[in-house]
Amino acid sequence: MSEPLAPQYEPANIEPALYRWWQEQKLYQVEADSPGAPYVIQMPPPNVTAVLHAGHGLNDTIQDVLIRFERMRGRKTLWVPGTDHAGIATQNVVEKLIAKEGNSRFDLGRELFVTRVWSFVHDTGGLILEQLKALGCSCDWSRTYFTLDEGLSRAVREVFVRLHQKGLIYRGKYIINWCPRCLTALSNEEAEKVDTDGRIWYLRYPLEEGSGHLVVATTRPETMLGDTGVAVHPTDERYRHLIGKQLRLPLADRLIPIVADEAVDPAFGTGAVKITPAHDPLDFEIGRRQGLATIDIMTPAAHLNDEVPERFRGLDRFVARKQVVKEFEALGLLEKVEPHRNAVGHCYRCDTVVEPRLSDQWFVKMAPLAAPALKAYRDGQLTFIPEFQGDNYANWMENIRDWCISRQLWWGHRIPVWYCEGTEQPRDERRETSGCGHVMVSTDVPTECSKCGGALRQDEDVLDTWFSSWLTPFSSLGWPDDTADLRAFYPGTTMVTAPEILFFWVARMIMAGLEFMGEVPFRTIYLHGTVRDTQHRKMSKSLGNGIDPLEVINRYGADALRYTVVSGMSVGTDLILDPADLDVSFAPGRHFANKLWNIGRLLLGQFGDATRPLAEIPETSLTLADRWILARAHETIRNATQHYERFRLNDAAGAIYHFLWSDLADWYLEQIKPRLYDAQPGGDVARAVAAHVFDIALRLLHPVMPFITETLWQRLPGHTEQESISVSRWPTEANAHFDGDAVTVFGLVQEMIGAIRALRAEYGVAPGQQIQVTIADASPIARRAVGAEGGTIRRLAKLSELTLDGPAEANSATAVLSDRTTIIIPLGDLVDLDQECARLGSEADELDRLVAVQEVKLGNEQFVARAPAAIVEKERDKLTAWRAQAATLREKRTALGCPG
RNA sequence: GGGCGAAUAGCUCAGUUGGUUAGAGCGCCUGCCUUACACGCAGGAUGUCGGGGGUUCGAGUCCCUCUUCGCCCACCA
Repeated sequence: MSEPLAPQYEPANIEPALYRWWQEQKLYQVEADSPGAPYVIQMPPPNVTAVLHAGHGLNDTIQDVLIRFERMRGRKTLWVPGTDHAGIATQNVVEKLIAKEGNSRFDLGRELFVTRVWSFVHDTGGLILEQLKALGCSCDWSRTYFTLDEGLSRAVREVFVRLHQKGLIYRGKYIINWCPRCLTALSNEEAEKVDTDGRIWYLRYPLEEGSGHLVVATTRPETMLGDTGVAVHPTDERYRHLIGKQLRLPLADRLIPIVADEAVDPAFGTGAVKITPAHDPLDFEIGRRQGLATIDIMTPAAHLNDEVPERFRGLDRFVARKQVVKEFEALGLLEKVEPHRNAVGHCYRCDTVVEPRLSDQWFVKMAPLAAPALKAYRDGQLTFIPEFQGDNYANWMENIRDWCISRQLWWGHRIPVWYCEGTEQPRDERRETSGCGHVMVSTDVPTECSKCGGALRQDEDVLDTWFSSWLTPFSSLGWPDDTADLRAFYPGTTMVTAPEILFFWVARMIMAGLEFMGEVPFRTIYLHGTVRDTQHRKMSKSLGNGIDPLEVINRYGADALRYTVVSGMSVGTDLILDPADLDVSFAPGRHFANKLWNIGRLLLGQFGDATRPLAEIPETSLTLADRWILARAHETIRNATQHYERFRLNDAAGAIYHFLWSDLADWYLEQIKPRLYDAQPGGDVARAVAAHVFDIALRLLHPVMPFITETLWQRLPGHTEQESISVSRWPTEANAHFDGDAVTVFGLVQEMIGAIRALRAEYGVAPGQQIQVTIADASPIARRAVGAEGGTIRRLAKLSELTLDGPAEANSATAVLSDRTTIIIPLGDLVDLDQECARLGSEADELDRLVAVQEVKLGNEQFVARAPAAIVEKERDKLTAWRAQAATLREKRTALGCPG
């Protein structure tokens, strides 16, 4: 037998030990040939250097709830965990570390630096996976992957080579987003646009002929040093005569042409656009079309280079901006400055303003991959929750642009491309070589040029982190090998993630899945909200408004955290928590866990080993309350299961909460106490029923609160510490009989007790004082309620006597129930006649108001004719009941001799 | 500039295809240390369902419009 429950719920004493036991039992490891239909979730792999934050708390709780639910339903359930090498992020962390030692990565050199990152990852990486265990996540840890593992790296190379062979990977010189701090290219998704209040400067460019000037508008004056032309719209009458003429570019003192291009919007600025092909994507296009020169004026760190006049060289781009403006002003060439709001790209890892930069990069041609991914969605192979996110997805797919996948970093998958260096040439860091020009793309490391036998130099760049993550649904299962795991667990089932990475990751996984596996990687995409503070700001390190889930777990337990998260968040909404007041933020979970513990203490203290299974209890020995709680259990099984299936986790949690707290604790346990404590007859029945419904409720709740439910469940009669609720069977509606009659009759018992309690409170009857109650005009149901549960009514309403059809007394308070049954409480001196008259009067008035509304409704011929018959009948019944109640209250007033 | 979402009690949110007197948790008020639980028990108060118009027998729910927040996308220099 297990140890008895501690008097206080102390999660720290039960959670870690239980998790260890789950792991020892290997409960969450699953094999390819395990029984059941597969249910697979790929965990969004956290960055290897990450520590658990509130967002993970939300994301991983949801996944664990779904996983545990489906596991209990008998499916072959797999939750694959892993970590992401997170190229830029991890490299940044280590660069900062070595900066403290006074070194840069260039001081160390590539090889040493990468070794350093690996040792950092070995020492501190993967911590977050341990933290997920504290949260209770039931992943299959035997399958934990790292995106730089040999297996996943092989998949990366395989994909690169295949896409290259297909012509979907190409290399080219284009304007890309460049982070001058990280010194690498970024994809469009990695350059976050931030609306910024800036300025727009109007600059005068003198005409060569000296006959005045042309005014251009720009938000980035410093780039004018790289201008190679000015463009106007071909039909713009203001400038038509200038097309083909030359301008003298100030400061740089160069001649640049005026060209005509359709891409220019005559309505914006002055209608004349300075063209800097090396530093703006649109200018690049125009420059290329118009055959303009390209002058790159910036270093990788975004300082001006030797292409600009000497006094500007080495200046930071923003310093140069001020300098350029100053000089234009001094020359009288600054026409005006206006405030201007526009979207400025920022590096998603270090927040530096992105610089559009012309450089050689590798790209994936996306349109051919997007087409099937879009079709799959249109064909209904993908379900988005919430639904509207599907439009977002489709919209992105339709407007997809090519993906820049090369990164000028050292930490990541090296691009599997080799260039021929020739036979005699020494290694050269520059791309230009004297080799035969052959480029080899290969999954394996080639030893020499396959054309000329020359030496090879591998491409210096690594791949975008997401180039490995988009493959995880199959690379984590052994692809490109044809493994049993792959056959058993691909495609997966559900993807749970935040909307922010819909395009980074989810959309690309779908494309990769279709391209390499021929099937979408999952069917349902559940996009949850964001954790925010009470001012609705995203939680972030820099704002200092984060919540540390581990602190919450230490203080209140993982179950309290999980319940709070699940109950507080519904489909498509954010989760608001107050970092300044964890007590209040996590109150729902804290209170509920405590309540559960105490229900457990009460019941487990009563259950002996002799408690019989419900199946052995003859149906005829069940009381009304027994039948009622079983019916409520039945309804809760149905509702909770449906809610879980529809991802309405908060509704599932709410239904179980209500059953446990309101139905079981507040009513059923109170009802059975005499049977338990006083060893009255029927105690064995009460124990059997209580054990049965508590067992059901614990199972229903287990996905949300795994630890406390396990602890209590193992101690229920018939269970042992060797069994785990987490692999027990999910309750079905057949586990509890629904009895509508019991629901109706016991409902009236509750109404009677409620009415008496309310009157007691209203008249200030002392809490301990027993009173007499008489019931008049009892309906047949009321008679059965009193017959079956008279004792319960007396006890819970604290009555000395409960009389059916008793005589009415003058000094009494009255309540009329929904079935017109009348509760009369003789209160003697306690009753203030005026008060009672007023109370009865206002209640009758309220009923009159309802009756009046109802009469209008039913008097409307249109309503009676057009509304469904069932609705009309329901409304008629209501009218009858309210009329009767009002009449009874008025009769009572007359009897009391009330005025009016 | 496009696309989308949201506005319901002091706070955070439910309210499934239009049809009970619009609900829950937290907070608030009153009374209770009733031997599972004061992280509790019992009772109670609180909403012109953002404004305006419309469709309908009937609108928190559907349509239009306005206002206010929020998100995503976008090469107007």
